[in-house]
Amino acid sequence: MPKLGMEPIRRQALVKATIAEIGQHGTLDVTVSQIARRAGMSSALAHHYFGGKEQIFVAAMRYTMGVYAAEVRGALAMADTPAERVEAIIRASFSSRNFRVETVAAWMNFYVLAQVSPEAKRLLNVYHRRLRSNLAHGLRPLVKTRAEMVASRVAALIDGVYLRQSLGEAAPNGARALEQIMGYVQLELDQREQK
Amino acid sequence: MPKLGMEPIRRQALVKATIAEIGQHGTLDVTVSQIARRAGMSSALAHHYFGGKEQIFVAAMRYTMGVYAAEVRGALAMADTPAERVEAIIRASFSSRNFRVETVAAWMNFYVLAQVSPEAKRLLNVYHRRLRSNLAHGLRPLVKTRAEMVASRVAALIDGVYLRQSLGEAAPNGARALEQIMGYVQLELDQREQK
DNA sequence: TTTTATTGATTGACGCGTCAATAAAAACAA
DNA sequence: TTGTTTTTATTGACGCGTCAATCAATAAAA
Repeated sequence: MPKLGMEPIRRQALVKATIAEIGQHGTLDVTVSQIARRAGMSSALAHHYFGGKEQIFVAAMRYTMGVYAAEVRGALAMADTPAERVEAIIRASFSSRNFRVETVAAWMNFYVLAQVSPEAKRLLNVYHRRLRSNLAHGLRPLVKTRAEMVASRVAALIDGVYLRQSLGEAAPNGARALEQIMGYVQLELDQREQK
Repeated sequence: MPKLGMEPIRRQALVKATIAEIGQHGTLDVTVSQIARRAGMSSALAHHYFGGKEQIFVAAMRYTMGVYAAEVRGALAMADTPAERVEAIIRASFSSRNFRVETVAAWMNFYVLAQVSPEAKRLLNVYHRRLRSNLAHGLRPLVKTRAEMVASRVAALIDGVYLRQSLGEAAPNGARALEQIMGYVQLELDQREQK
């Protein structure tokens, strides 16, 4: 009983199932069958729509990054001051939408995927460039020439906090993580005022 | 022609080959055969000495962390002031011995391994605790109550820089990485002086 | 009848772990 | 000293399971 226009629904189901499965296993060691089963279809259909496993992974990555990017844009839209803008960007990384166990696990594994898939590496580099550029743009009026360097540090801090979270002793605490990083940013701002 | 006392030699050869192989592939997706071949023996022998693949990985992890720990102790031994002590710890993470492509790749994959192997997770937690404790100890005389928090940030920064390096656009530059992180520490110290 | 949706079955490859077999050193026995 | 047994080192072959990818077949829309 083929209902038409299934493709986009199936694709999204597969992508979401992929993230859930990676999150559950903590690894890219998940089979196409597992993903397909979770998405409610046969593995053959998954191959039909995506071609191969790696492409499913890349699609999941693209999706995850898309969600994040949308959230950044949204938060950025209602930020007026540069300081608010910087906070908005960081906040997006630790929103309850993004900073959850599955997403954290997925994110870490995307770094592994990038070691193998050129497209994944490209995507990750795009993310990094955008993140740094966004941060630096917001920071420039605040810390002038140090903007690039501060942006770099903030980006590294975010990744570090994510990585730490992947060890998952405790449940993700976005508020605390946000504080941790904003504390550093504040330090940079105070420094400027005292000059 | 069985020469006796081969066990330790074989074990070390396998461990080193494992790190090299992970470094080359960028992934834990390496076969026991590949590792054994690189170490100059049959895969059966690798199984004989280690029991299984996971145990080989864990041994490689233990080795890597051991090298790092030794380097920290060494640098710590000839540090007199607290500030020197803090720098010594951070410096060890970016020494030419540790901050190389293979080691960075291995390190990142240990986080993935920790998602699957309880022993790997335990080891990684030991590393984290020790790192934070060492840093906090050196920082306490310098920043008093903020020591724990600063130590946390430094630890996250180190991980973040490693992760970034795993994308490996450029060759690892330990000096620059060290600067990047010491810059933050210096900021914390300046802050205190101005109070 | 062509296109889209869907799957069960199959293939082909690959990899972990085991085992039996070979051989040399060491320990022991007479 | 010489013969015997035990321990250590080592590997080729292989079984068993797994998994990605393909294919042929079914069926409903267009």
